[in-house]
Amino acid sequence: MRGVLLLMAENFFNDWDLQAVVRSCGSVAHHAPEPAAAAASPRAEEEAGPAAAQEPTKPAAPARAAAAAPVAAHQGHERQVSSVAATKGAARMYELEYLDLDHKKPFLLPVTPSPRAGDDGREREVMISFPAAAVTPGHHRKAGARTPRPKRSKKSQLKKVVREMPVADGGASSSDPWAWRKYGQKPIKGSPYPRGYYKCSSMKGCMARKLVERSPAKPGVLIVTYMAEHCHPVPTQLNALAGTTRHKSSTSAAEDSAASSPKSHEQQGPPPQAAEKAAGGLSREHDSNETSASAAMDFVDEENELWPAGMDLDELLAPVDDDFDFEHVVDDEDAVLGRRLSL
DNA sequence: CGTCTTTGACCTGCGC
DNA sequence: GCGCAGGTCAAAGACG
Repeated sequence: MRGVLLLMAENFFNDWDLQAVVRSCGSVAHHAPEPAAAAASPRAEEEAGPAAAQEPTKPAAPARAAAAAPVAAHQGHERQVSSVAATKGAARMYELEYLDLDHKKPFLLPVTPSPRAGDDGREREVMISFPAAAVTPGHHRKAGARTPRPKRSKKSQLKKVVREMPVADGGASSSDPWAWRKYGQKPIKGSPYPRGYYKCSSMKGCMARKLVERSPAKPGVLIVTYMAEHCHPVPTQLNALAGTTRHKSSTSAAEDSAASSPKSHEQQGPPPQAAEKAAGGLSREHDSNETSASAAMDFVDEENELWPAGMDLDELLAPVDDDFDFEHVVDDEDAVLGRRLSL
């Protein structure tokens, strides 16, 4: 992760013919915030396939890589993998999908499947790409208001990362370091299971979103679609989010408990609602399965493990600083990272 | 108090 | 142009 970020720093000012996207466990793909990103080729999301790369597990890494992903572009239209990430085995955690802006075709950089990636081998990710316009932060449409929504690029042009993972993973791949807030749920035609809509709640203004739904064909598999990119570093303190740990009473409590025991779901076939809940669990998963504090600590530990010795956070964030004000973040590093940031 | 989930209504894109 | 399906919003209520 951090290795990737480092790489980005190194190549940050290299040519942008290629748009690099970092993909990692439970994270979203990121596209360059530059206008050039808008040129991202319209490409329908691909069907999740067995050949798709498998899921990495370390949570923290993706975040930073994500933030810096765009910089991973390299010179020449050749594939290039971060040798930095390769160190410490971090390479397995990421996949870089470069978008050849000249040919308007993204291509994938396969990585060695992580041992932990989807123990059953079902967890994988497939597509990627984003229309800059569709993820422009700051735009808000008042619900119900007749105010025209900005012309967003066609849905078909929406680039996204589609991943399949076992329900046991809570649809967030327990490794998903981001905090998500559910903002909607809709029944999907043709599927007995509803689709949940989640937004990144780690920081206001972050347009990262994800859609979680259970595969109609494979009830034991959750289809998680990540859209847009995070505009901030990965949270390291999940418990910093107030109200994130909930223990519902009544019916939903049962569902939650069930969600906490995904395996039972997977094997017994949980009701759509429960499945959906499990899918959106994410950070809550951490809280419910272990104490928030311990979960957070785990994250920090992993971060430390991956963070290059002697590497300064400011240095790492510098590359993306142009596009995002990390002032809040770097003020107190770990103490601040992961907290809900207000712009 | 801040954040989350739920849920109904509204809006947009797309196919016919 | 119309209708359907999907995506988003925000109010209400719950939780820590």
